[in-house]
Amino acid sequence: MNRLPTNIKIKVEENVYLKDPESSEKGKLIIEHGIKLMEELGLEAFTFKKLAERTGTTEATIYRYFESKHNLLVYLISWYWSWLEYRLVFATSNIASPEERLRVAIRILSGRIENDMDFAHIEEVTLQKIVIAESAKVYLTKAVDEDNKEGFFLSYKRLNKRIVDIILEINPAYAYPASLVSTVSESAHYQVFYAKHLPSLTNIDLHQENQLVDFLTEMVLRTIQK
Amino acid sequence: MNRLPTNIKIKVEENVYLKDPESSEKGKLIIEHGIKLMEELGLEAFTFKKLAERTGTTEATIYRYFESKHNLLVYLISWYWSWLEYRLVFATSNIASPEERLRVAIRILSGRIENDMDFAHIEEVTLQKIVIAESAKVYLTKAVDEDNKEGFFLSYKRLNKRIVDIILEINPAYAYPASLVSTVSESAHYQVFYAKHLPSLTNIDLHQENQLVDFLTEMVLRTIQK
DNA sequence: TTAAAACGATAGTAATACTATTGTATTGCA
DNA sequence: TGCAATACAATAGTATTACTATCGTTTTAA
Repeated sequence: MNRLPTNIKIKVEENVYLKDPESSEKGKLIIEHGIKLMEELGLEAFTFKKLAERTGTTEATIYRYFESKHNLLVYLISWYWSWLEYRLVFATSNIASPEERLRVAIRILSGRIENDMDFAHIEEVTLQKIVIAESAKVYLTKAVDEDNKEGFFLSYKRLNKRIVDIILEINPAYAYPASLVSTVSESAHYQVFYAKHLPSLTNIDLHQENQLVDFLTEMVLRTIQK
Repeated sequence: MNRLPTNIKIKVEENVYLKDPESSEKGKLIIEHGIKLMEELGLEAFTFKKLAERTGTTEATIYRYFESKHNLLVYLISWYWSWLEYRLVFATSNIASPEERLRVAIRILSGRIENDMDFAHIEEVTLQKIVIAESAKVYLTKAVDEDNKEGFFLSYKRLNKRIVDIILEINPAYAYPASLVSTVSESAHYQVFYAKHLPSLTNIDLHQENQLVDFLTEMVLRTIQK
């Protein structure tokens, strides 16, 4: 991965945090190690206490940034979606053909880190693993509706909408673009999870580079064809 | 729903429970109220203590049936998949056309309770809500691999395989049948969840009866077409 | 330089997810 | 009918979690 100027900042909804972790060194440490530790332990075993130890700080400090471990997860997942959106805009900006843009979008959704940039304290590859294993837990909660009102899912919705618009360019009559896009992005996650842990539920072999992208691309293009 | 003879018993993998809840009245009570309470509270707020109160028993007793709340969830989800498999076999037994059988399968996966039977102490409609909101949590765990070795996901795999076989009857050359089927069954859940809680991520309106089935059926048939 | 903000250190709480023990009730079966 | 096995209720206890609260010290920014 190439480094890109740190003057680009991925924004996350303000309601998600109490204090912007990007605004201080401690905050960045919390994000950096938060990602690593959450990936190691899984959301359930991950605690602020353990993260405090790891970052050489205390629970109290972390609670000054995030109201709860759930909100830290929301932050990380939102960051990821915003990052994908950024990359999508970047990667499709000069492409005229909507079909080609759709192909790029699916590659990005599938977690292919194409080319570009990364951000100093965020290990995108590790973050991707968190997204695969934990992102569903962000909304599969009794608090979804409140969280939604707070705008916790805006970045996911924005990304979804962008891809929906590409589909509608190709076939304005297609009735289920949003459902198709959300199906693809969710599928992109658990197909990888299945490939690792429950391989009989998938035909994807992670050692063969393009299968996931091919599967999803074919599915989408055939589905939306007139 | 019509009642069907109670002499049909949906079997769940033995490793999932310590003592078969179907083998006693207390056990059946635990399942019955377990479903209701878990749906009410959500998995996170659901505890064996609360369930014990509800069933007029104690935590200790519930722990004699299930090692953990996670395993109770696994039990319920497994029961559901077995139930779907049973209904699938039943509903497709006399249909010659594989395409027609596939259509039936997708309807069943989409949670359409078609016709038939129910089981005395199990409220299938409530169980379905649990499946929609909680089933992903069954495998999105650091313990997946162990749980998988114990056979916790066999019923899901069996159901998946049956539908994969139908697809291969229609198009033996299609490369990703298992991925497609798992995509459909997962999608069937969260499209419903989205429709209720995050409607901008879907085009499904739950008030319009056939949309989900139509969306999924069209996607599958187009994807596997030669 | 000085006040505000951030942080560290520590304490505390209610709840959770269990394990363990013991005495009583219920049941199967000889 | 009687007795042993099993099931269950009642109770106690533990380590951990997910916080909240307080207070003194350090860091930072005007």
